[in-house]
Amino acid sequence: MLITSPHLDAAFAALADPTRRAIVARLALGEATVMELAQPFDMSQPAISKHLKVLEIAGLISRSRDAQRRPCRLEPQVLADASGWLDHYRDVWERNFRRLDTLLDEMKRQEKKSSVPRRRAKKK
Amino acid sequence: MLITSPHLDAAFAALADPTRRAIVARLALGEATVMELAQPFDMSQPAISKHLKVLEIAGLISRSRDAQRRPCRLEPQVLADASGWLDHYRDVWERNFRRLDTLLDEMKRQEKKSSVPRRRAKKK
DNA sequence: TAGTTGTATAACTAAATAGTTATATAACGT
DNA sequence: ACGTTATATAACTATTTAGTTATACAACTA
Repeated sequence: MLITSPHLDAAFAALADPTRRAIVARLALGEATVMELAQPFDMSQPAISKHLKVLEIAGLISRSRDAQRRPCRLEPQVLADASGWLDHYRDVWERNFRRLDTLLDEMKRQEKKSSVPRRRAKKK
Repeated sequence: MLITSPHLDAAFAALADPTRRAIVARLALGEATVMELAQPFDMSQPAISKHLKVLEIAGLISRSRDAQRRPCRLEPQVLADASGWLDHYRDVWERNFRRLDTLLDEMKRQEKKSSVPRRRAKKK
């Protein structure tokens, strides 16, 4: 979890671009060729090829061969890794939040038990 | 889920840097000042301040004031949003995978029922 | 008030990124 | 073999990024 850094660098960087996230979203529905992936975008074909290379290097997609075509498929493992990293630290945060929260509760309860008598003592 | 793009651009870009992920990891344990966050890194203080600004703009952290200090705290919502995006498309992929998988199974079953008779017919 | 501590900003540089057009490669159909 | 289709690569440009040092600002302490 902690030392998967170089891997996650590429994954998060790849996902930071809206065009690439749209490609990932499209590929979640199934394989597609470069032409098919390029079609929705107002962008040159080489630009799409470059985005696909970024996704491939990040391990988010893989490509096979079908005649002249290079169908792309989503590789969900890296999505899972990125999600795992996020969830891990959300979880750590939540545990610490709860810990502090109960600590504050206990301090309040201590106050009720101890500060009232203290005031009484002062009054006396 | 689909149109939260500009938001996710900044979040994923912020998380693409290992220094910033380390800062997020540290803040999951609780608040910390800029000095405390900078200490583990072989990097100038202004560099850390810039990383913190990137994280703040992405909505991943927030900062308060304590005398000269600017304690940083993690804001887990954006982590949750990013994780949600990933999980959503993993889920879409998985559903489509299963759908294709059962489709293939059905096709195989059809083959058993229909192609064997066809072969018999040919032989005859 | 003067010095100190904690943090931010300015100005700069080197490297990386996202796009372009033009061209090359690869496999098909005729 | 020849033109066509699908994709990749090269060369270039503009923008962004991650770092630097020097400096400014803000709030404390003596």
